[in-house]
Amino acid sequence: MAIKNKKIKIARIEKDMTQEELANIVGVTRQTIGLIEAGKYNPSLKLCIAICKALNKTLDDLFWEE
Amino acid sequence: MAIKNKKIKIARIEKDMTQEELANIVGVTRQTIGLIEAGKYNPSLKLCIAICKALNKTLDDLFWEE
DNA sequence: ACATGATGTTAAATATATATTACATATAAA
DNA sequence: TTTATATGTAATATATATTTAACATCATGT
Repeated sequence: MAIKNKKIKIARIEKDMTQEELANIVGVTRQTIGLIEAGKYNPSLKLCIAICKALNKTLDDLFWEE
Repeated sequence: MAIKNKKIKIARIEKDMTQEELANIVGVTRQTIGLIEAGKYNPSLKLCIAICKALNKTLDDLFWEE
């Protein structure tokens, strides 16, 4: 089972955003955000960057491990 | 026409690697690397991370555009 | 107890990343 | 000129990301 991405969830909650709100901003569905946070997805670079910009973070902030 | 990703090409050449060598290390084909460098691809996060590790760089180093 | 909002999760359909194969060009070496 | 290596590019096939729709749980509020 994949590793959860808590960083996105934390950054999202810091901004008082629901999964659905974030999804609307970046142009995907709620389920896609949910699955990314659950670590069950391998999102595209474009989507990663869109999430970063919506949350005022960088790729390293949200998607880099180690 | 999409923006070229010169950062990858530069980092690859710094390591004296051909597109094919990098492709073998990260487990994709030469064409995939070529198209990413040409800016005509939207690679997966997993592939981006593999490329970063092969070139001793981070996601922000290679894939973040202000 | 009932309603509502946020989230987890799953099945099937669609869009797109990636592989495969092939052919082209450019460059450097023999 | 020929040979070999590195790269650009395109067509079709396959794998997988993402959508859509549906139903579930878990809070919190009324």
